[in-house]
Amino acid sequence: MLELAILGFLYDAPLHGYELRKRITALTGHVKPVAESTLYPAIKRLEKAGLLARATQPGSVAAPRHVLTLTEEGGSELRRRLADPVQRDITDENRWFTVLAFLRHLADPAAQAAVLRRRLAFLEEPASFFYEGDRPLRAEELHDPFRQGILTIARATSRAELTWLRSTIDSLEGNVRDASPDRPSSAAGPSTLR
Amino acid sequence: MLELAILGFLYDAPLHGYELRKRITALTGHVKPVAESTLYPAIKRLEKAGLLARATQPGSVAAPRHVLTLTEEGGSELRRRLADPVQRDITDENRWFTVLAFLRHLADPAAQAAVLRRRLAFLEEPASFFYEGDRPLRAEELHDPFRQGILTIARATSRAELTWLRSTIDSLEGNVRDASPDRPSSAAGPSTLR
DNA sequence: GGAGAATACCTCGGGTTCGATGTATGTAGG
DNA sequence: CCTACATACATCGAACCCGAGGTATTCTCC
Repeated sequence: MLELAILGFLYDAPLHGYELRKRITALTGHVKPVAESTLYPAIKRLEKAGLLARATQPGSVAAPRHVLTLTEEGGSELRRRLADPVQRDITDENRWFTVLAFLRHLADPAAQAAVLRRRLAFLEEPASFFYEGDRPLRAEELHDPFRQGILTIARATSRAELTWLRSTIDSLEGNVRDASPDRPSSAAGPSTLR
Repeated sequence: MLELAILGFLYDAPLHGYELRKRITALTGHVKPVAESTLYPAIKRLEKAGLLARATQPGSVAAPRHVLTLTEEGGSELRRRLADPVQRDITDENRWFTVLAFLRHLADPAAQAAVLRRRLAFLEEPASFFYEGDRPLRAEELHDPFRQGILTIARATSRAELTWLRSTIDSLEGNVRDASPDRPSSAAGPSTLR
């Protein structure tokens, strides 16, 4: 997830580590802070793997900077990770948001839609947090107000995301855009399920 | 987070590892699966720390079981972690949900409310995912539909959670409880809003 | 009676992450 | 001039996590 963010930010422009850190902190820091001791080793890993290159510059403000640039392989690795994320990137909201933040870097709308479809499929399969045997429990059946809260919140999130996903997939695939709800039914149906 | 879940489930009843795993999988598994190779070492850690004890039983179905029981220290450690969670447990939704799932184990409503207040404070401070300089950007200002999605979804979640938090804190502190809507005020609905 | 699944536990190795700490340089404020 | 802070990078050890693999028992179905 961290590596994806690094590749994603560098895809736009070369940056040095410190600036990278500030951007990542803005992106996900309020939820899950990124420690320097995590970032710098990650940069080294990616460098060693040939995904990015560094050039030392005299620091404009203070200490010298290591400006990081994405290599060819770095760019294609980013696209690979975006086009074909591991399942955890789909299911874990933190990771999923990171994928979303850089998904525009995939050139092909169909490929973008395919990724959104995976998330859609995940959200559509019924899942609860609490069960009685095999039967998922609804919020009303719980006595515990805190567990009710979990379901309430999860449900609200899920609803909002499903709405957004469906309309975004629609406009990516059908190119129908707004104002012409011509296709009925399962809509989501045919076309590329991949 | 994993350790919290283990302590939380064992607080209710002694369980063996395999059953524990099934419960944790039901709780958080669809978002972030728990590997056995993570669970068993965690159990050992907790055992070594004296937080839980094991007793071997002949397996009722198959191989022998190690039934795990929370010790005295285990119980107080659980209460300590619930009453005074580290900041990451407050900000990271995955972790926060785990705290919520077991918060009822804190006997004192005021202590429960205090934990909810921390989450409330976190959600109330303005934070975005994207900035232009220091100014947080709103969904409408973004060109990228995927980043718009992030903000849209986060906003919906946040709204739902804020509503729930405020009404729950209210009923925990005001002790209005159910069935007696005597107090007017912020309402938000007595108990379960949904 | 043999295959396959479910129950039940465990280890190993590699990789990731975190908190603490260290080292410099330049800028702002008193 | 001194302190404090921001910039900029880095290392270390401990903890943590995960995939792959291993062991053994029982139940079900063919």
